[in-house]
Amino acid sequence: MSGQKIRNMEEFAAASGISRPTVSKYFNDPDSVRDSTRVRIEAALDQYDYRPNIYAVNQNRRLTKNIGIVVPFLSDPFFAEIARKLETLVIAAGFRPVVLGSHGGTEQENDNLETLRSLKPAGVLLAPLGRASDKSAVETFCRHVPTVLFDSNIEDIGEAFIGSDNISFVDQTVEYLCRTGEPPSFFEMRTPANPNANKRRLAYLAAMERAGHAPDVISVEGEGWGFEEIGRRGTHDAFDAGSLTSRSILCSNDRLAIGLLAACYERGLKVGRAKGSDLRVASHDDHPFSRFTCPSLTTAAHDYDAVAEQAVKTLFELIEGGRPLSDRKELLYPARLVLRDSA
Amino acid sequence: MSGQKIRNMEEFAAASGISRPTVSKYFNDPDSVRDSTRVRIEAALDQYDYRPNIYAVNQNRRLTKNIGIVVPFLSDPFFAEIARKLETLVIAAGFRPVVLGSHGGTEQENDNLETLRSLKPAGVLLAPLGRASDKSAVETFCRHVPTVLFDSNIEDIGEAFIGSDNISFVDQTVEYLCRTGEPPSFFEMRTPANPNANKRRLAYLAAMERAGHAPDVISVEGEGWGFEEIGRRGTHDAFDAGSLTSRSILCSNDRLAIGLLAACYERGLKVGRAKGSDLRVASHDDHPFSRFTCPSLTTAAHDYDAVAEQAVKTLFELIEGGRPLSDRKELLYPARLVLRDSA
DNA sequence: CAAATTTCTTTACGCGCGTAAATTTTTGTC
DNA sequence: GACAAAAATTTACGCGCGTAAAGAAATTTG
Repeated sequence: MSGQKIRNMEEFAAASGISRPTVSKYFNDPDSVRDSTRVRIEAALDQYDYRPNIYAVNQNRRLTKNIGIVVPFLSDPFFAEIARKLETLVIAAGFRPVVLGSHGGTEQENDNLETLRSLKPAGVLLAPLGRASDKSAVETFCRHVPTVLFDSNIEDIGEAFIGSDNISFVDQTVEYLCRTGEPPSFFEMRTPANPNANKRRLAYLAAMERAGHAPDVISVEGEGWGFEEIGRRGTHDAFDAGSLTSRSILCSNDRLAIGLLAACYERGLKVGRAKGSDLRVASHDDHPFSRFTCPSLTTAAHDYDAVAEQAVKTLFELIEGGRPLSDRKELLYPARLVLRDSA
Repeated sequence: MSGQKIRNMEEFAAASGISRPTVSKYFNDPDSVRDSTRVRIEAALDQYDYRPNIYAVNQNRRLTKNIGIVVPFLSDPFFAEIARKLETLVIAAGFRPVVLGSHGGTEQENDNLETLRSLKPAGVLLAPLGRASDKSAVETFCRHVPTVLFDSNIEDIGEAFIGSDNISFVDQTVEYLCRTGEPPSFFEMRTPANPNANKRRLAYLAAMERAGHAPDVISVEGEGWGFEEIGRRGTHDAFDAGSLTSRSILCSNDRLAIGLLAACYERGLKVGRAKGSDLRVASHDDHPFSRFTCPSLTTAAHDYDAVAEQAVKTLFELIEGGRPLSDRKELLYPARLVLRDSA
């Protein structure tokens, strides 16, 4: 970390006693040069603290080592967490993650895709907004950049989809609730932002039918990504309208459940599986905060790690293969039931 | 959006009938060319959908239009939110935000700073980790890049600090709690990650002395950024040890309070300002989730907008001024008390 | 130890754009 | 309509690096 300042690869090459093209080769793949050469370069490296200019490196390359990671909402700890996992995996693979959040807005999602295109990424991991996505914009993007979708699927767009198996989520929660008490009503947004919500409702209906119970879907109004408030407001409205009579409620996702729990608390209702409770509440996602709700939330957890690892792995296969996968892959991981106090 | 593909500015200039240097000038500042010229360029622009190559644009420039935004923990909705606000303001100013989260790790924070340096940003908005920050690394960085610190101060580092006035936070909550009931005990982490926590404890001690009450600080163990769990665990431990006897608790921050509320719930304690409650709980930050705790959390809110706006404004003054501000500015914004149900 | 192979060096060009200098064209003023 | 000022054009070079080609040097093989 000492010595005079190195301004470019030319000077660094001179300082290390290696030719510039060889140094360039080293930076593109350290293993591509002879051991003795690598040692000399690395010795010079921590003597002079030089790093290739990132812009010069990329401008004359068709593809960079950038990997885009786009999530619909970075303020949602759920997505922040999975973005972090992806980031870590991408770095480990020697690439450079660029994390972008769409803030729940179609325009921002499109902006993010445009930004990424100008970054010439080698590939992109995209969790689309879902219903609010500009399908044609996303499709156009995917035609130009190898893209793996995750979390939320858009049919036939992207080279692959890696996500969680909503049926597995709902089957487990419904089975558990039915086995241990009253069959659940299903609590959801009428116009969910995300296609997973629809799959979960259908899975609920199917599971209830299989079990021989009458389904009961409570759909609450609300737009946008403020799920907690939508759940809270919707719960009050449903109680007021008399449409929420069940003593067993399965929420479409944890954030709605957090709002529902808040509303129940406000109404003085006791939630839990313990005797003397007014109702049981379960949900899906295992949101980072669901451990800290009152009561703690029984939910079905994503296999975060598997989804992240598989998404990254699939993307790199795509990139290295050069060509798109022959057929669009869709990989779904099952849920893991997490029993806590709410049900 | 039609027409043949444009490969570079040369071709685009030809297509629009303007010379390349003038087009270049346009992209650097649309107002720097004659109106009639701008119109022609913009006409061509949406006919051919051309964007200058971002790498070529930046490599031969001492400074880019990039603005780095670094927060200690992107999975914390609090930071995600403020990052979003900053992002929006930076875009509005015609710059290009690059948001990076440090995931609570010193190494990651240093990595982020290194990444930013290679991006040659015009300036950086940095919320440092605090105690865990590598001060000398941050200082070195700040010597090379115009940097405005926010949220968490490090003495004499960066060209300015914009934050919230911890004294105002604590004074308001303490005053409120004293006025409406028992004087509060103060609940905090023994080794907080963030310097604000120390300031809040001192402010609590001062406020209690002024009011003529005996202070009572409950410091719980725990390292890292899992504040909710630290708060929950610490609450149980404190109750078990008999060190938590107060009926009025002021938490250092909302995330600790969320954990404390969870623990109280688990112990069957009723929290709130209503008659019949076992204890009151208030806190600081107005975390996005504090609206949805059970009961909803009385807290002191940051003036998010003012902090974000001032931080961005200060940074741009710095950038445009060319030279560092004569004296390091420290600007603090007062809190706003948010009364909810917990106290 | 000579031949075959791998690795490195030298040389040279190009990427897409910023930018400076000199020149020409356009615009505004009287 | 002549003239000055403003703006656009032409020309030319450079940024820092990737990369190809050809030859020299080092390494491995038999």
